[in-house]
Amino acid sequence: MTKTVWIGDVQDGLHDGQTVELKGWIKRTRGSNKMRFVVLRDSTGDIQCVGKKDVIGEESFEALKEALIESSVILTGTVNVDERSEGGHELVVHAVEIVGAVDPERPFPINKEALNVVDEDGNPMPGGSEFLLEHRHLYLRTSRMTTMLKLRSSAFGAIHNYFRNEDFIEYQAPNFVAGAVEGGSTLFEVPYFGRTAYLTQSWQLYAEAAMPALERLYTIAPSFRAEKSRTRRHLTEFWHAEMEMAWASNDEIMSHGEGVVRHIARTLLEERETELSSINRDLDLIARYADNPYPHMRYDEAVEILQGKGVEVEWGDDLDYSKEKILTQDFDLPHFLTHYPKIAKPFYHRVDTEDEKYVLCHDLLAPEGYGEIIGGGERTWSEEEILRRLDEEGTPREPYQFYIDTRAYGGVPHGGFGLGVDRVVSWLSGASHIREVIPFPRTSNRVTP
RNA sequence: GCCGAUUUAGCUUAGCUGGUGGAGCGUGGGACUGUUAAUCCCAAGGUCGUGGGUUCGAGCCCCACAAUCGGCGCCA
Repeated sequence: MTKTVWIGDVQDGLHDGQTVELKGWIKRTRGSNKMRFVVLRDSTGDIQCVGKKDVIGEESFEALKEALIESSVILTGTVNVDERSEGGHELVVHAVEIVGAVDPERPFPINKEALNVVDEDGNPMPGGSEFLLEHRHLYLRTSRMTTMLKLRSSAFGAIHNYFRNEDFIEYQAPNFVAGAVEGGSTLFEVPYFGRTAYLTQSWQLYAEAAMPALERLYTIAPSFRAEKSRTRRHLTEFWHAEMEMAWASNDEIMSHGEGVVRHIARTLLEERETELSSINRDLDLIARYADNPYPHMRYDEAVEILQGKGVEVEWGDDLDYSKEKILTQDFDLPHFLTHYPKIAKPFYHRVDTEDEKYVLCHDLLAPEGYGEIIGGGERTWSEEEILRRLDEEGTPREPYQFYIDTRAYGGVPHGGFGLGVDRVVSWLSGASHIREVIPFPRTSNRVTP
């Protein structure tokens, strides 16, 4: 049963002239009354297989003719180099075995018409129609989605590699929590044996509890936010790569943020050049993101630039996406934005001792209109200061008692960041919507399939 | 929470000033010896999102509702 021959290897010329057994799914078929062309697909690629009636016999020929798109088959034959076939290789079929036949009464519902989805302006929105979102479980096997899932896998691998190479320990926090990290209105409530629990919005607070134990820690885990955001950058369940580091300044934390993002870009170039090209992503662009240092800009500078462009923004305003977009439209690299006003950020951000109007934080803004991909900074680390900031905000102390305790017993300067993995993959792949890069996207209007 | 749009066959859609809803893909049947999302011929497949209204007559006009999509706020 084990599969030993992969279509990608056949197309790479590893089996020229050999007789091989190809297992896969039918992507397309066409032909005449004497020969059948079957484009066979597996997880590694596509190949044209040709079944000639006088070679395979009447019965197999009929079987091939009746095999509909997405039937699973095993085709045995000889690998020929043939320019007439896409990819340069072709299988001349000797034997046909239909494994899972598709019923003509209910053929594979996704056809070429269904895949050509455009938005109001006529731009392609792959997978964006209601039909394809309802048939997500079948859409996954189309070539674009397969490519996106491979890019995603490489990105996840790159994050693990980066942090492990930097001696970070992988650490898991609970997903059921009692308190909020961000604003309370974006929490998902979960009934919890007569009480109310929430789905976590971030690993951060629980990571800070482990900071004195592990000193350098990271995770990749889902975070949940009940935001009714209808944008191409938001999911209610997204994958969050977070790190926390003892004895670290805002600058040191940023250098790891830059490091991990550049490592993801580098890894995609090394592992997924073919896939990036197949979706027409400019490889030079990814190389630029991998090879160049990311500029830094203080909040005040950003506000000045925006005001210079005639944007209505006052000091103290948080920079929303519309402003980010204007700010980043001239950027050809991700930029760090630092030193936001204290009034724009929650209690756990550490105040800048050089000027108490600011907090020591950073956002990393991706170019090409993709927006914020990292948010992080130094944490308020003394017990006295965290209590003061909680009170200033009017945030109750009680749910955060464990968090306050971490400061009471040997608080040290520390910080960390959260990176939106789906957003990074979306940006680096050039996706038109974040749901393109996650298999079953969860948005405010959809939890199915 | 706010703003905009869409809903016609399994899918993608056309449908003019209100007068018996067309097509392509897919499916079924047929033709074809090298096709490239093959081509050619034929067939089946529609209570036009739901409910109400106007009208002699509604896919089209009006109202309500629903579902979905796009954008904003918020954020990763």
